Amino acid sequence: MATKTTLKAIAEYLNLSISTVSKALADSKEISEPTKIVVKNTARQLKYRPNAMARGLKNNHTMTLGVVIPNILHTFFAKVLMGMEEEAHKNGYNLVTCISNESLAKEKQSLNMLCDVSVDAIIISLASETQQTEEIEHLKNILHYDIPLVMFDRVSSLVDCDSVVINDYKGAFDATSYLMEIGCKNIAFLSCLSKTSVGKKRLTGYEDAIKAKGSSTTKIINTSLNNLDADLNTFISNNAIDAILTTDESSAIYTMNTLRTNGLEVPHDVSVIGFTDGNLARNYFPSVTTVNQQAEIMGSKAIKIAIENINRTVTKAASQEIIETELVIRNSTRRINF
Amino acid sequence: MATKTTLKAIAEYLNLSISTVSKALADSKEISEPTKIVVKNTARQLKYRPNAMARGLKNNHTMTLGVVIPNILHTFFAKVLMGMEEEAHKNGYNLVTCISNESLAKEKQSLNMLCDVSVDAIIISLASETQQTEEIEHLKNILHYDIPLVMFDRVSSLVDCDSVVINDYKGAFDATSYLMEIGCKNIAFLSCLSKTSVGKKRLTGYEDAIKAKGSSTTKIINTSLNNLDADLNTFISNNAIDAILTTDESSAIYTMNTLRTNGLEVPHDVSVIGFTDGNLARNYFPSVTTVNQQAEIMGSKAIKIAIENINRTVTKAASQEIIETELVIRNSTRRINF
DNA sequence: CTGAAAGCGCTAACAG
DNA sequence: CTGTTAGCGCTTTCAG
Repeated sequence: MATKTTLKAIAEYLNLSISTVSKALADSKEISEPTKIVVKNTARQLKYRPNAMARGLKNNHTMTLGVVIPNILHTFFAKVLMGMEEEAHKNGYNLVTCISNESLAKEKQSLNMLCDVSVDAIIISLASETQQTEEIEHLKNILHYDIPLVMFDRVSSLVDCDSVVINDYKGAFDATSYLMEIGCKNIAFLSCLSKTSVGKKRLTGYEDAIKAKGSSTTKIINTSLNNLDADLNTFISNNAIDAILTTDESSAIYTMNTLRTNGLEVPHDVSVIGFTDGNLARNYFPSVTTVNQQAEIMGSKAIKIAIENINRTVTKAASQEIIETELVIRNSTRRINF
Repeated sequence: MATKTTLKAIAEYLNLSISTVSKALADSKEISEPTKIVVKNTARQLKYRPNAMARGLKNNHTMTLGVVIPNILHTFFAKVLMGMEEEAHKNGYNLVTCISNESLAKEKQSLNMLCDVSVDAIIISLASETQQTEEIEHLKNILHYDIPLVMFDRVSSLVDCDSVVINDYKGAFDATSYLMEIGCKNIAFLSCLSKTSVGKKRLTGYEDAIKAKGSSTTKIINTSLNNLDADLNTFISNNAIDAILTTDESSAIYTMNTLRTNGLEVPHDVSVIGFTDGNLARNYFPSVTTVNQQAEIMGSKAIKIAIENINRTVTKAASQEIIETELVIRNSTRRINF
């Protein structure tokens, strides 16, 4: 078995001091060109790679970023993660990723461990439990230790840090407006995210769009993926609708399924719109009209902001970046002829 | 802003030596019960959390595991990751996750960085490019440095390390046998994974099942997600089939879509089976019969094996763990009456 | 231009 | 039972 080569090893090999080697590798102007060259060459030969831990211990930065996401099975978060990974690596940072699984306890635990490993910044999207309980001590804590924090998508106004979100309000507003525009008169709003910041904003967007036209009263179904089928069934038997706006990809699919089992054809009898523009939406039958959440962009923005904060010397007020959504129209909606 | 409390801080606070504090916190028997108590208490008060980097530098283990997966958008890998996360945390380990994006270069780079941060072990599923080119120097390299390596799902027999896979052969064999059993006579095999170890094993399983019954010749469609529609279209126009076995979830969905646009109804005209048991399969219409890959189990097994290897003092020969699959029957297959 | 030395936070001999 | 010391691999004054 080979042992990892250290600065010391290459110093001994070259009969130089370890600090000379260190400086040579860092391209310090204190070192002569010739020795730089020979040092760099043997470093390459010996496959030297600096020990990130030692360096981190010394420099107080580890070049790793901590991210915690609520759920990896959601296409949205998976895509965000891809955007983050790319942006981080582009800047020489590594990511250590935790999944909170929508649990407050798990979120706290993740934050703790990220502090333990001395990440340079933390990027987080809140667990739904956290957003429900509004318990945010653990978040303030990490701010307190002066670790840059940026929240994305599921954010809390109670925590004073940078954040990046999509324009959930406008996304829902536009989607609802579109449904009205194509002739829908009875538009319901179905949410599995009612306890979540984004769920609330989308609801308001929906409500305001309805009110703006003054054409109809709102119909709101708050449920969860597990109860969706039952809740929607009873809703349908009591309400005549011609469109449903749902708050995420899975909900849209589930909704379309229970509509179908109720003999309601999409989009002939009712139009459906979802959020998140993933494979599921794109390849379902019929393909589903969605408001695109720009996941990768959001991921890379969040990382950029985190890195800016790391490198910032003067403090600045927290700000929020808002990304506009885009309605991608597919076959789960249709224009109704009058 | 608060500063993180160190051993030194609590030592000074208590007028003790820093090593006494260290030992007290570690419950060393060298330390008296009373001082242990007082040390632990003030540690809690001061919110002491050991610096993982310093500890790692000293102890040569970081309690972090590196994992690299080819693609996070695949339900399968996302689920594996969940299983890994849980098992790792249960054992006090953290995960740093890289996405190779099916690229050999990215895979190499990820491995390098994982070495840099001194992960205690690496768990990897190979990029398809790696499996195609069979370039494995980078993997041997990490073995060479005596870092435990375990491969899962997409493995290479050229690398001498532990691995965990599902029984791809039997999964495909059983799925094919099932199709024959319900009366299908012309079963095609459609693969977007032809260059991949698992794709090859599934193909063999399919072929052997067909041969075992001696009933029909094999029909193989090697394609990619991007060309699937076109390739399947031309295939259909030249071949009469009543069933298709596909190698992953997305392929199954795409296949069902192009069948539908060709006027072929699933499962009435042709039965379809996929791999991976995710939301897409479960909630598509019709819901799709799949061979379940036991993703979470695979993830937790891989982590367990990695940890065992970390703690092993005597070397042992590499071994392979094989997890059996399970055919979950849904509505994309139907029994044909004679 | 090169080297010696200190120190990041922690652990572990080794003394006392 | 408690403290002193050395050292993990690296960076960075400060001397030579």
